[in-house]
Amino acid sequence: MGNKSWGDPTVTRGEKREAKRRAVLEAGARLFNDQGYEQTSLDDIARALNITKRTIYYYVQSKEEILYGCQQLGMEFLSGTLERCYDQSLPVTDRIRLLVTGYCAWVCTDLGACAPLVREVSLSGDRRAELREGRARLDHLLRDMIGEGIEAGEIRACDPQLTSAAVFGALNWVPYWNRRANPRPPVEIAESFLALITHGLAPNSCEEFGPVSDAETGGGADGSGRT
Amino acid sequence: MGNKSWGDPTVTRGEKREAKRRAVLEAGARLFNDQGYEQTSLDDIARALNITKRTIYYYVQSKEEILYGCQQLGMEFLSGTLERCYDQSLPVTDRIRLLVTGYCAWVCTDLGACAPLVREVSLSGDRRAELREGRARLDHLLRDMIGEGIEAGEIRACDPQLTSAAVFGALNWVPYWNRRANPRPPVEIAESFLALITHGLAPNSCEEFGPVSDAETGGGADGSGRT
DNA sequence: GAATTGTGTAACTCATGAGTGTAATTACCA
DNA sequence: TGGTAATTACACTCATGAGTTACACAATTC
Repeated sequence: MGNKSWGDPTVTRGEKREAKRRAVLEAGARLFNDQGYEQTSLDDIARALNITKRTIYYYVQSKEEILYGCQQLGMEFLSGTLERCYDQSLPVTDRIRLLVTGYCAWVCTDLGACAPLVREVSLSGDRRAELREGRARLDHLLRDMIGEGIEAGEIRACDPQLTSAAVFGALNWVPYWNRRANPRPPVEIAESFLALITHGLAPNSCEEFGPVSDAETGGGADGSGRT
Repeated sequence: MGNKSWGDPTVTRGEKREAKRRAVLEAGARLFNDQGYEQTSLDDIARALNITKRTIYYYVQSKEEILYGCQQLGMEFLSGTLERCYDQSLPVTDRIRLLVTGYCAWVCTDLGACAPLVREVSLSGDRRAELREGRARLDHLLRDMIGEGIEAGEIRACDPQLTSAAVFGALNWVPYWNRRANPRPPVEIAESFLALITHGLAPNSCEEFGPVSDAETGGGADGSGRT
């Protein structure tokens, strides 16, 4: 814990305590993400912080509370960034953009990556339910935006549930491949995903996949010179 | 294990043994997916099969071997279904379609869902590397197809790596939400994802997100009353 | 029907890791 | 300087679950 502000007398006890608790959560998150929750012992976390296991119990009551704290803190932070998504005065397209960008940035965070990386089954009872609820809220936010966009004619008719699942799937999977030495910057990822979401793979704005008209029907309309 | 063919004398010992070993793997996969790998004890698996833990050790050498066997068997099966994706005579668009559909169906399988659902960190050493390699091969298959499509002008210029990551992310996330009482059929999911991949969210083929400011298109093409 | 082999069980060992009790020590604040 | 909060050392309990030892039963084979 190399935080210089701990010697600062202008910082109250409670604040310091909170900061240290948070340090525990963050160290936990990092290790959980890297090694898995069950594979991480409290001694591991203690070692990472240069303290003893016993001290950890000064800040949390159980290992599960560390994980729960991560999820909670993460969700809190996320809610903050996504507030503008609820602003009905913005066009859905912009709100979707905000959601994807914000969520992507979040999920590239230690605390945020916990959500997709640690299975909720590691949490028990009420906490699992609470977490699930938070995620469902998010999912419905996107679904609703998509539905709204469809009604407004701004979005192609599609199944909002499955579409939302696709988007969140792509985003939730990011920490599985982007936690490494030289990670792709979150904005880059978000932009790329957004391009896919908005344009699809179509080479220009007037065809779905390019010159190939219909794969299944085998219609002779396929004038592509492809092999 | 209620398999009637086990009393059949025309089935050799080795075959019976193989069938039972597979039953162990599949029961393991199901439980791993539902409860998590670390949360599943060998006694759980034994109970699910109405045998004892010791019997399991007649078919596998360790718990890890069960997980590894699942991944291996799954990968094997997947390779089979995806063979046509390597057929260079097919247009890339069709090959991508095959990949998405096949992978989606696979990931909705008990054995297949293990891949995204159980963190590879639960496997150790060589096995983890082997698994990782298999996944990388798949990833590169899609990346290459996308790159090929771009060169051929059938696909919009984009970052193949990030695009592939988005697609596999969406697919890998399916078992996280579709393992429940009434799951969405895999083909339905695949079709929906493919629509998103090919069209994006554009309401018609000529605009990226539809008329943001003005509703000049007024196109009645989308008459869905979906909410 | 005796020997062999495959299949199964009950009871055990043993390591690991979460969480605790306690007393001693150090940092902080009035 | 005394009191309180924070931290450590360390020894301990305890549950869990992986893997094993020793033994019983079935079918097959000679």
